[in-house]
Amino acid sequence: MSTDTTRSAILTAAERLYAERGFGDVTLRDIVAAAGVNLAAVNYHFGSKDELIAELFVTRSIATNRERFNELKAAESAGGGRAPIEAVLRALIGPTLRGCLGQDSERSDAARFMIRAAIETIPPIRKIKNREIDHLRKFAAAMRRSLPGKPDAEIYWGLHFALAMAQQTVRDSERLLRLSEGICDLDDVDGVIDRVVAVASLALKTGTTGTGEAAVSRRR
Amino acid sequence: MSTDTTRSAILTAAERLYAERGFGDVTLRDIVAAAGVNLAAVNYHFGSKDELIAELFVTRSIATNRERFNELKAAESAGGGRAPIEAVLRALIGPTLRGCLGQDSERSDAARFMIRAAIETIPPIRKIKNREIDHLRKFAAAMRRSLPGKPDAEIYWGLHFALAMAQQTVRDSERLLRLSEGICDLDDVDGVIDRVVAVASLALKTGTTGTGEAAVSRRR
DNA sequence: GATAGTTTCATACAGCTGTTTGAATTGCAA
DNA sequence: TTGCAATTCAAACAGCTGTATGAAACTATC
Repeated sequence: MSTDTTRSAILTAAERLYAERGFGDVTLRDIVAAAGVNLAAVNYHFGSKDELIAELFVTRSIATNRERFNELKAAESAGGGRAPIEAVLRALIGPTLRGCLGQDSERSDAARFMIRAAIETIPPIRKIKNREIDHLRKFAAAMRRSLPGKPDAEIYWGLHFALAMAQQTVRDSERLLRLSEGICDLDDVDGVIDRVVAVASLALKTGTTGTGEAAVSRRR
Repeated sequence: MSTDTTRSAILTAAERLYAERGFGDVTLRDIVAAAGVNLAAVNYHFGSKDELIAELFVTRSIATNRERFNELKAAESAGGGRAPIEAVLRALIGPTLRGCLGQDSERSDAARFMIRAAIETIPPIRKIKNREIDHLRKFAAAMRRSLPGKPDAEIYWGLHFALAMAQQTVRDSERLLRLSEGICDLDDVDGVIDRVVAVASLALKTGTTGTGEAAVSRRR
């Protein structure tokens, strides 16, 4: 059916271009040129540019969340309902990092698109973003199971920092590469994931409530 | 002198609008309306929109770097040329976090503008960004002095993660607030700085070379 | 107070944006 | 084949964008 090839050609091209150049720099004419279809096809199949972006975002959002969630449940059921904190964090950041830093170009486009969407907040996406909060809450709950007794604030900060390190690694990998003159190996995806998980879990296991050396050094 | 008030009115309004809504959503007409000046004034005083953005970015970039550098040198000279790693990290992330999370609206606009500029890479800014690498290299050198014997890769990863946590905290403070339902206190700027410094320095002091529990748990 | 230089202003311009239109083409059932 | 719906297409649309223009208003010097 030719409908579907046009539709999916638009989706694929749009995702790739948005991933590469961001939302601001890509026009509908760029997309249809890359997809090899007529300009009017976008409005015919999606209604508007915003609805195209929204469909892209919703689809990928659901896929990423499912991937994360499957990893989490696998880890938890392997441990009898409670996974080590490292496994929970790995389920949270693994899918995105594997997608962005890995070699598979389709996965890479998808992951980079999501990173863009997470940063450059544009109207069609802003509305959908609320769901992500609920999704992250499930991970906070899993982390609470991994670290019983840990104050909630610590859990949230740990989750926040883990996502921060993973996202920044994807977004600004070029700066890290140039700064380190290639010493930091970003092609070793599992190594990068290990690093982020290690730092985040270390922070979560240790108390970081501002009574540590950092706060002390601040107070002279 | 009326020249300067128009010029600076444009700069102030532009910085605020860019900080609030990002580069994609703000037009010259928005800026001149907010500044209360004529449309043609932008091209008269700055030559073009891109040059306005570039001036904004260069000015703030120099100011931020100087602020960071002064803090670093103060800490190092207090310790006889070698500062504790916590102080180095604090000098790196303190200025931005204080600017963004603090109450001073002018500083806040400046800091948020810089965060936007760091993310939404647009042509006029991309060219200037190379200087930042050199600036960060100075901090890497200071970190090396703080932690003699630490492998360079660890230094760069630590620097990268510290910036990641600070920037994400600014960029997505709303998500963290909603996720934690207000439990995480972002108004306590020094507390936030302490947290980031604590996690980053903890990671740097401990070995995170992928031989830790995270990597082990991955390998089952 | 006339003059020269600077700054402001309303207005126009060309280019690009997302969207619409109506005709042409295609695919498929009767 | 005929008829009908779905899809594609070239062309045009109105709106907004950054920029340019030339006249008007201002400022300061003589």
